[in-house]
Amino acid sequence: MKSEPSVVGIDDVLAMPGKTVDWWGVRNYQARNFMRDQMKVGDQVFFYHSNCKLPGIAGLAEVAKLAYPDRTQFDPESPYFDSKATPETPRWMNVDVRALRKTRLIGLDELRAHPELAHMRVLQRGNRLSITPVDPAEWDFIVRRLLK
DNA sequence: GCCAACGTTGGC
DNA sequence: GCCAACGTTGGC
Repeated sequence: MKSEPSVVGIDDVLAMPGKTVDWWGVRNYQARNFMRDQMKVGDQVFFYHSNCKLPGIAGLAEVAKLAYPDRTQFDPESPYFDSKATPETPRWMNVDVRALRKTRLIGLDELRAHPELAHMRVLQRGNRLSITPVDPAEWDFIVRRLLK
């Protein structure tokens, strides 16, 4: 799951109550559907820093709550306000994410350097999704080989 | 700040 | 339902 550290970084989440944040602001249907349809409490998550000087994996996290309506879609003051969304018919959903720990930063260049990760969705050319599934083999490789 | 890649919008 | 125009993402 990508987040811009200038908005919410891994350190910010670790400092939040319960080390947990609602993953507000996703406005892409595919990314929303991953949260709404596939993510379960306890699912493991790479916390990825994007749109920053050193993009890459910055922490480990887990899903703390099943998807529910994103609060920012109802807030006229928010840039994420959606005039077509109502509490009865919400359009955008998010899960809660609990940060587990900070990791060393595994940069994009490092991730790309490993053939074992060549098919990672987040590394594919032109990928713009802020949330992508991670193959269990890819997860294991990163946690066991790169984080030891 | 550039721009490739891709998503969304809206006229037809 | 097509698709041109436009908007957004995000690495560089």
